[in-house]
Order: sequence, then C-alpha cells, then structure tokens
Amino acid sequence: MQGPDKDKGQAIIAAAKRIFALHGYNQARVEDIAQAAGVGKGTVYEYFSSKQAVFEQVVDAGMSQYMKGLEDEIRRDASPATKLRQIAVLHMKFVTNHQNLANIIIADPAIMSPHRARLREICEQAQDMVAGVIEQGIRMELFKAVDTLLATQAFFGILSSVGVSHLVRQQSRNPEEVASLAVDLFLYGLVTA
Amino acid sequence: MQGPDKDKGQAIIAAAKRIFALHGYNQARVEDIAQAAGVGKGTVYEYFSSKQAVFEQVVDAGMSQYMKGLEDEIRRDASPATKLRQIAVLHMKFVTNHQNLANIIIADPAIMSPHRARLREICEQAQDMVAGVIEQGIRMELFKAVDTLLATQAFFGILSSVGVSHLVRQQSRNPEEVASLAVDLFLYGLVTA
Amino acid sequence: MQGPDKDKGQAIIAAAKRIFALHGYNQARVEDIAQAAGVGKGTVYEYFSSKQAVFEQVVDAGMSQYMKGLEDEIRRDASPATKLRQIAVLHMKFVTNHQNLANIIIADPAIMSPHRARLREICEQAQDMVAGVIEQGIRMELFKAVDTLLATQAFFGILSSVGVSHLVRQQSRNPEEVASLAVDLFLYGLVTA
Amino acid sequence: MQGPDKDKGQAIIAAAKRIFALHGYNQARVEDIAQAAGVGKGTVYEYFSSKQAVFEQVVDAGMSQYMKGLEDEIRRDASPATKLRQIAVLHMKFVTNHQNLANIIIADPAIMSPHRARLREICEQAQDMVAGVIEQGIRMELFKAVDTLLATQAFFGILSSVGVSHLVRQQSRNPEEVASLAVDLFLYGLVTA
DNA sequence: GATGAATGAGGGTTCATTCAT
DNA sequence: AATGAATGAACCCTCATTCAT
Repeated sequence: MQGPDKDKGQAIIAAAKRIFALHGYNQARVEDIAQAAGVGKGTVYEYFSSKQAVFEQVVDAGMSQYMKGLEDEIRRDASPATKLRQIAVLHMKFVTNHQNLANIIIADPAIMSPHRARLREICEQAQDMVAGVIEQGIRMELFKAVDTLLATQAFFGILSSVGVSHLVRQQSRNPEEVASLAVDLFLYGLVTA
Repeated sequence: MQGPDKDKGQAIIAAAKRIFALHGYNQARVEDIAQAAGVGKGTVYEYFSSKQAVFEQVVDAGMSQYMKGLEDEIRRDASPATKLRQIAVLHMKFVTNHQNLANIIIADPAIMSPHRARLREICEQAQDMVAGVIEQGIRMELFKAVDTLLATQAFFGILSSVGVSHLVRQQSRNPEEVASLAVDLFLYGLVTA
Repeated sequence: MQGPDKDKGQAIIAAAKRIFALHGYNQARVEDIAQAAGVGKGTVYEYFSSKQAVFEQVVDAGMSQYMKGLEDEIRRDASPATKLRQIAVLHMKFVTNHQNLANIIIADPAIMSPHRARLREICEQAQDMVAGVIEQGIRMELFKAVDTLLATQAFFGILSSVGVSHLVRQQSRNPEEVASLAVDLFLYGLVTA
Repeated sequence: MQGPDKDKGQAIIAAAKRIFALHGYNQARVEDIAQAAGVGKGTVYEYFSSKQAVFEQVVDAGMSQYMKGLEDEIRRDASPATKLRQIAVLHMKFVTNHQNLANIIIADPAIMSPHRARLREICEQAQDMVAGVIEQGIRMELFKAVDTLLATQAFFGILSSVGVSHLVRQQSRNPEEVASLAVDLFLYGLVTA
C-alpha cells in the first residue's frame, strides 16, 4: 500500500484532503488529487490501492491526530471543566482544519462502509473519553446528574455547529475565543442565574 | 415538465427522500428512485427535469414544511424558553424525518449549487427566527446577554447532534423527551447551581 | 365519403413533411409531428404503425405526386427540348416544395431501408422517362449522341443543385425562370457558339 | 507498440468517416467508430470532446483537403475550360471518397449547426473560386454571359449527381473519364451544333 | 519508481411506442 | 376514435483503474 517515498504519499494525502473538502468525494477526481499533489495520476495508485483508500487514509490521518490530542488532554491533571475547555479548543481546531470531511462521511453512506465500523468505534472512543470527563464531574458533584451520552453529544454538537459557522464562514475570531464562549454556554446555560 | 398526477409526483419525492437518505446523492440511481416509487425510470422524467431537480424538490419540500412549522411556533404566544422548547421538538422531528439530507447538501458542494444561495437564505431565516426568540429572552432579562448568533448556532448544534445520535441510531426514546432534555441542558447548563 | 379519418391522416402527413424537412429525421420527434398536425401523440399511431412508416408515407405521397406530373409532361405532344423544359419546372417546384427530404433519405441509410428498393425503382422510373425523352431527341438528331444515363443524371443534378441554391436560399426569382435558365445551360452549354 | 498520438487521432477520423458514411450520423454509435478504429470507446474521448466534434473533424479534414486541391488547380496556368476540367476530376474524386457526408450535413440540420456558418463559408469560397474561373471565361468571351452563380451551382450539381450515380453505384468507369464526359456536357450542352 | 494513454463499466437522459381511459 | 401518461431500450459520456514505457 505504502510506497517507499513517504513524502510523496503524505503530499497526496494532504492534496486529497484539500480536494475532498473542496469538491466532495464524488466530484473529486483522482486526476485532480494527483495534480494538486504535483504527481501523475498513476502515481496515486503506487501509494494507494484506490480512491476509496486515499479517502480512508485522509480520514485516518485526521482522526488519529485528533485522538492523540484528545488523549493528551484527558490525561492532563485538571478539573473536568478545564478539560472540557481544552478539548473544545482541540475540537474547534479540528473542525476548522478538516472542514467538511466529516459531512462527506455522514452524507455518503457508501463511502468507507467497510471501515465505517472502525470509524464509529473511533468516534465512540472519543465520545467515551469526553463522557468519562463528564462522569467525573458528576461524581465530583460539579455537574448535574444528566444523561452523560446526551451531554457528550450536545457538547460535540455545540462545538461542531459553532465551529463550522464561526470559523469556516466568518474568520473574524480565533478558535480559542469561540471555543471558550461555546463552552461557557454549555457549562452555565442560557438562563440567567 | 410537471405531469398532472400530483400523487405520482409526491410518491417520487417520497421515494427519492428515502433513497437519497439511504445511499447518498451520487450512489442513488434514478432507477432506484423510480423503483422505490413503483414507477418506470422514464416516469421520473415526466415529473422532474433531472435527478438534480428531484433532489432539489426533496429539499424544498422538507424545508418549506419545516419553515411553516417554525413560523407557527414563533407566532405562538409563549415565553422564550417555552418557544425554544417547542422549536426543539419541531427540529428534532425534522432531523429524525429527514435524516442526513442536510449532510448531503453540506458534503457535496456541487449539489444544489445554483439553489444553494436560496437554501442558505432559508436556513438564515430559521436562524433569525430563533435568534429573535433569544433576543427577546435577553431583553426580558431571562437569558444572559450572550452573542445571539453563537447561541442560536449552539441551539441547532445541540439538537441536530443529539437528534441524529439518539433518534436515528437508537430509537429508544421519543423525540419530545429527548428534545426536552437537550433544551434543559441548553437553558440551564451542565454545571450545578 | 371524405371521413374525418382521412383528413387527420393527411394532416399528419403534411405536418410530418414540414417537421422532417425542418429538423431532419432523427431530430423530428413524433410528438412534434403530432403537435404540428394538431392531434395527440397517440393518434399518430392510429394512422401509422411507426415513425418510420410516417416518413415513408411522406415520401410516397411526394413521389407519386411527382411521378404523376412527370407522366403528364412526357405524354404531352411536344419537342424533346420543350418536354425537358416542362419537366425542369416540375422538378424545380418539387425540390422547392420538398426541400431536403431527398437528402434525408440519402443521408440516413437506415431510413427506408426496407423500402429503399422500391424508392430506387421509382427514381429509376423517373430517370427512365427523362432518358426516353433524351433518346428521342438523339434519334431526331436534335441532341448529341451522349450517354443518356449520364445526361439524365446531369439534368437532375443541375436542377436539384440550382433549385436548392436559388429557391430555398434566395427567393428572389420564381421557379419557372430559374428552371428555364438552368435548362438553357443544359441544352446549349456554357461555351460560346 | 502504439504509434504517437496523431496516428491514433487520424485512425479515429478515418474510421469515423467510414462509419458515418455507412450508417449516417445518428445511427453511427461512438462504440462502432471506436471499434472500427481498433480502440476502446473511451479513447475516442481522449482525442475528441464529443461525437459531434468527431464529425466536425471528419468534415474539416475532408474540406481542407478539398480546398487545398482546388486552390492548386485554380492557381495553375491554364484556360478556363481546362481548369474546370481539372476541378471536375478533383470534385468527382472528392464525391467518390466522401460519399454521403455532405448529405448528412444537409439532411440533419442539427448537425454542425455551430460550425455551419464556417462550413457554408468554405463552400462559398469553393463556389467563388469556380465562379472566378467562369467569369474569366466570360471576360475572354469563351463563355456565354450567363449568371455565374447559377452556372457555378449547375457545375457542382452535374458533378455531384453524376459522381454519386456513376461512381458510388456502379464502379465501371474511372473518375477522370466520367468527369470529362460531364464537363463536355456542361461546356457544350446537349443540343447538336 | 513514475507516468499518462487507454480502457469500459456504469448511469443520466431521450423518445418511440404502448395502453388504459 | 383519441389521448397522453407511462415505459424502458438505447446511447453518449465520465472517470476510476490498469499497464506499457
């Protein structure tokens, strides 16, 4: 699968990420990716077995990077609220960086269907980590005894939605600031005290 | 282009909604849609000018139905919090009903690109309506003086995320209950009082 | 009795002649013909078994009309040159009236292939008639002893070419005048005496 | 193994010329052309943007070859009658070689409609050249003071008609001989001196 | 290894024909 | 008889994939 020249493989992944995000999976032609990577069309097949495989590598690379960052934050010694704040920044950056790859995966059920189980597993791992933080907060009586799964999904939902809207569409604020405001809302709610 | 038999056109729209949601735009063959609607492949073209047009009609039908419901809720005489609660139920039902059509639109930039401007306008109308409710709450000093745009996006983000996860994947709870829990979280936050 | 059926069949033939001449065989849709004839699409199939059959009827109608005129001219008591002059006017009117139907037949080998033999037979009948006139002229030592087949084809070639150019494209002169000039050229040649 | 690009493009043109002449434009499937050229269906689209474009290239190739020959004859130092005789041979060969491509163009108004203006221009150039020769003959008082446009059209009409009949249908004589007989008729007419 | 010319399966779309009303 | 909604065979074209250089 992996050709010997790691740099070229990475260049193709990077190019593919841009092209997929820009045009969507089906509208992205292998030739476009090759051109964006500065290689010939056939070269893509030296490094990856198929267009599908390129996409999976793009997703895998993004996810593993994300998971690595997530694990680091979780392992850190901090209060649950602080951890959520840090994870929020991480997630916001991820959303900003990977634009709509996640949507491609969701929207095109045929894509990654062989790998979908593993992808879901990874997502669930991420959710479990955050759920763990929330449970910790609940045990410490800092958080209400809500349904942790629902809260976790709400957490990601807020961040993704706000992230896409604020960062992709308007680049007026930095990710940290937006993440902070979103987490405030998540932690303290909309209603006045 | 529009044949006189409204029922058949509606049947095609309904079938197309299922097929698009199931397979994604590109993997959905016109023949699949025709078969699902119980008509011949050519009949689809008696009612719609193209596959693209079918998709747009599917989206339009869903959106106009949604907007109609939203306007009804907004116009109702109720407290901002109650309005948000009602809108949440509406949105949750919409997400449940339309599954990942929204994601298809987001993920495939080429789809609906001529109509994208109008679609965005509709979405912004919906956001403006909810933003109006939140502003009203802020003026009444019921809500904190947050960035209303950010809060609105967070509101939709929570509902969409929770809706997809809870309702599409696990159908253990009814939309009303899940919407209520999500809104509680949005209004009162995670942190204990 | 002149039932309404006959009228409708004739109307379809007349409409088809216009549509075929205007768009060519393949670009002429059965629906176009039906519409031009002021009837429903299905009605065409009440009178003709297929699009192909409609075209054949159009051609047959034109040819039999043409042949009838030709026979009348041949039977007339006149000098060979005068006969050719009369036939030329007839042919020029035919070309004007039927525009490019002949070209459609020639250009689309699949069209009328079952009937092509008969069509060729009719054309050859027409050629034989004119060839007979030329032979008569040769026997009377009014015409040179040329290859009658070649002369006949030249006769039709001049008339068709001049007819299409002068009458279809520029309608400045009447068929009789143009036919007369063309026949002068055919009879007396270009070179000065 | 495989020759350079140009050869394959030329092979496709040559194959297309045969297939179009044999079946007509619409009945000629792209796959037929590809097969006749000994290439895959997709290869046609490596060299030409569409079926339409293939046809236009076929026509262009034929026309430019024809025009080149025509110009050479015109430029030659010879009497008008001799020039016409040479042009006649050229035209007869062209008709023989290109069979009914011209008819396809005439019969199918939709074909080449974007290029029709240019095609007509080319035809008019050819007509103008021949008209020039005839005018020269008239000025030299070798030819009668006829309408040159009409004479030119008659010239082409004789040659095309005789060419198609004699050469395509019966291949008993060579083009030069037939052309010569046709020109004799055109120059000296049918009537005895 | 790197390339891109060659390939053909697949699908959107048209339209001649049918048939229930 | 007359209609036009319904149908599906046919065909152009795209683009992922292969392979000879």
